[in-house]
Amino acid sequence: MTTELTKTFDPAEIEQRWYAHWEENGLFRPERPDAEPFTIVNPPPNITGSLHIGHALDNTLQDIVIRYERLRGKDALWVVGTDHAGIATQMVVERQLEQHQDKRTNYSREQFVDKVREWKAESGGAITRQLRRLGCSMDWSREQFTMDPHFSSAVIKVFVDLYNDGLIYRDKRLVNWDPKLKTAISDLEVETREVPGHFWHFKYPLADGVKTADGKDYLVVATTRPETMLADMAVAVHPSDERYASVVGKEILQPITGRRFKVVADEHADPELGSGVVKITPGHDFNDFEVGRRAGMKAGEMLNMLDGEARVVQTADGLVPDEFLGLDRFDARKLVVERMKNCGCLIPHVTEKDGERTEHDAEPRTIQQPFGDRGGVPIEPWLTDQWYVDAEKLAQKPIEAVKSGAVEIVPKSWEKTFFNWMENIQPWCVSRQLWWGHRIPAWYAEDGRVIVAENAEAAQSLAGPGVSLTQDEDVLDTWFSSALWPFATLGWPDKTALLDKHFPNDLLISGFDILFFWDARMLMQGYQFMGEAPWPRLYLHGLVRAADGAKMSKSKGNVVDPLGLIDQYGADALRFFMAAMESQGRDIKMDDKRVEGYRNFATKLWNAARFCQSNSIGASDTIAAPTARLAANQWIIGEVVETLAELDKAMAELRFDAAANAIYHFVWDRFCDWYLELIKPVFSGDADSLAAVETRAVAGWALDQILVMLHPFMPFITEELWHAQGERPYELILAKWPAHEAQVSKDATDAIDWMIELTTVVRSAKNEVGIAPGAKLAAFCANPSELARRVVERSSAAIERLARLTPVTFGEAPAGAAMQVTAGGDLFVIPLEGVIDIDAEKARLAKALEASRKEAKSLEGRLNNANFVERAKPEAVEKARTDHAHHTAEIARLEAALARLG
RNA sequence: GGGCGCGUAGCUCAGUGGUAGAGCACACCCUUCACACGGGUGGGGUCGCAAGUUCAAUCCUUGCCGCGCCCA
Repeated sequence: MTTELTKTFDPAEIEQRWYAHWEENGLFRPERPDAEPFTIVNPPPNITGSLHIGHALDNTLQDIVIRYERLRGKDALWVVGTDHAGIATQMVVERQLEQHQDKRTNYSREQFVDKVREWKAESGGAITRQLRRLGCSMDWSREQFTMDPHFSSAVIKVFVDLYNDGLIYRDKRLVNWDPKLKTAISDLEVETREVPGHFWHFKYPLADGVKTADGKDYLVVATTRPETMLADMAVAVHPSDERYASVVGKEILQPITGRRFKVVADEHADPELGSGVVKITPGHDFNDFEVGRRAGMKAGEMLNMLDGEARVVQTADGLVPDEFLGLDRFDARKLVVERMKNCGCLIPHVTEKDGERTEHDAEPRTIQQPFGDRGGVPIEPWLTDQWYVDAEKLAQKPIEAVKSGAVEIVPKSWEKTFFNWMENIQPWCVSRQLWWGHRIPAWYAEDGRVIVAENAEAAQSLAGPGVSLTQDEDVLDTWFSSALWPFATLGWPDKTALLDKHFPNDLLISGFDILFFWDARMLMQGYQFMGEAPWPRLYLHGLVRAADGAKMSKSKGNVVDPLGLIDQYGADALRFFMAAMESQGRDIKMDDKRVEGYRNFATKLWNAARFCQSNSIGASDTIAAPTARLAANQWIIGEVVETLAELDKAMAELRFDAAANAIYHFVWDRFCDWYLELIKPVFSGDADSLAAVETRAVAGWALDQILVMLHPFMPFITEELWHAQGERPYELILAKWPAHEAQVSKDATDAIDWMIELTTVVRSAKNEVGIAPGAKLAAFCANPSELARRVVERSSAAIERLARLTPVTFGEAPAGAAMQVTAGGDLFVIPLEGVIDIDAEKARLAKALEASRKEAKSLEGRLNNANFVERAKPEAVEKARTDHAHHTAEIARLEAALARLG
């Protein structure tokens, strides 16, 4: 019993309906206790996030894979959840407070965290609803959150274990400090940007009457950050720089602070750059920090001149003049320059234009400036105590795994990037000065001892009775917790059956932009805590770009909203677009026209189904191909089998574009354009004939195969049509992926291929000669091949309908003007006395003749080349011979045809 | 500076050591009983440039030009 379909289909209506049906009935994860598992974990989106086009790509690809594996009978689990997103979420809630002239620090830490949780309950996780609109078949019944109690305890355990293994430690070093958010961030969260800046040159007087080799009583230093001179602790020259050899070890008297410090020799100073002398501020510059260390300074002795908001504070030696205290770093910069200028220590930058000399304070220069990726303000290297993960040790096993192939990165070209980063990895700063996140399980005793334990009670018992403990105020980097996603979401550290079955996962799909942030860290923690890789395969896709190729960004205003595209074209069309455009290793440029094209494709399929229904072609009752005698039916069965093989191959290789194209071309070019046309004549006769019965069975079966094969890509329309075609024992989402063997006679495929060729050449000839496409014409074939005779005799109705030739007579055509075409070597003469434009036909034949002559000549040249015949692959030579024979015969036929026209 | 990728039809992109394809766009034709979100037929490319390897290069190698990304 089929359900009649409306003339036009409404994606919005069916999407909403089917998604609810699938979810309410638990069809995203049916009970399959004995089935082979297949597991993907979804990159957890931020709870503050909303669905952007990149999510649409990422999740479409995952859904295609998970639906495919589910159809193949596996116990397919797609883990979904959200990330607490420390900084991002805290910023959102703080911004909300600001709107009411309120701020975080008006509350206690606990009150603020409650506010965040309130916010999450109300507006967090909008993205999870949006993922549903895309059709994503995740297991919502086990939705996870990185701040859930269970997940949090896993995070704490990881911290404690790493600490006890010496893989986490507390250290005073320079960190990337975000003065806006007032927290440390990891080096990955720093973006270096080129910005216009200045380059100042200053005189640093030598103390004690010392002079340089060339008699000067000062050294020249250049800097882009003059304010740091308030904390200068040395100047450096290159050890081999003879100009300054005599002053190494002597002292500088800093003009503003009056601080005395040494001239040191260090390779960091580049003799070629500027004067060859660099000022050293070890507490505020990464390079200088290293120079300071080499010069024997300890981190604790390095001077600090800034507070957490990058305002000037007094240094430990008390030498910063009062007028600087409390100034913002950029105001301090201006004042430093002014003071240096006043004391004659600024060396002006001189330009000459039209003979006129102009003095400037500084030389304009493009500088590389680090910015915080969240706060958006320049990062300040700042000396603080932070927690670090020994990433270098954790990176070893992942490196080996990728090298040995135990973990495969697709596309492979990313491996080099992966190695490059992993092999030069820096200690990972994991503490953040935030309130929202996993609080670091470390306690400090009054005597300075640090105690790391899973909770306060455990810490207390380690510290001993009566010791007063204070917990570390900081929280952990969000990525520290998301690195545990592949196993903590499955119950770890408890030994659950779920974990046992679904870890390791089977595949991870992510954008390449989080390869280091997340993917690499999952590998590290997977090896460290589970003893193996979290997944054997990592698929990295590119970015979705705007139509002009630019990166989408809110500030540029060129973001495309996937939900808008879904409203306009349907989720199926958007999904198909994503799949069809996803070729490995390339970014996707947004192209609305292409999405529209796939919407049209969905409509095409819809209408094909309507045609089937109108001819009583309904749901198939067999998974195996029905027995078929008719050539067209055998042919389409063969095409299904071929498409299936292509699709399976593409999916195995994660070639989403190839998979999408295989099914697209089958549906449109094979099934709709030829098969449905070929079978139409069958239904114009006796509806109960054997031919009609067989054809209904095969057509219904073929349509079912389409629905199954297309389902991972277009889940909504296929599910709708699946049910519209008749009663079903199960939903399409749980149908059986076909596994067919080809059992098709070559006679049948030859016959259809021949008929397609005949139809095409006749249409083409008519078009060129200017005959109405609908005109039915008689044709004569004097010497039909066996194939031609058979097809014409058996399928005259199809030939009449498609090629519009009727009657076809075996025998000589009557003399007179005629059009001539060949199909598979059979010549058809189509008399057109009085209708045809003889010159047009001659021109058409002459054009074809010229093409064949050109081809034949080129092939002849190759075949006459002894080197080619001897050295080329035999298949290549054979093909050249066949092609040559074909074109030679074609030339003869065309010459004869032209002769006939006179 | 180091690394990676890209350059193929007007546009967006596949592709292969044997002489190049798709979708869209374009032109012409078609109110054919599933579909005009359709059907049919066409036009259109020195495969970025140069050299090399090869019987044969769009494909392999090298250099160059242009574009993009990542790292320092």
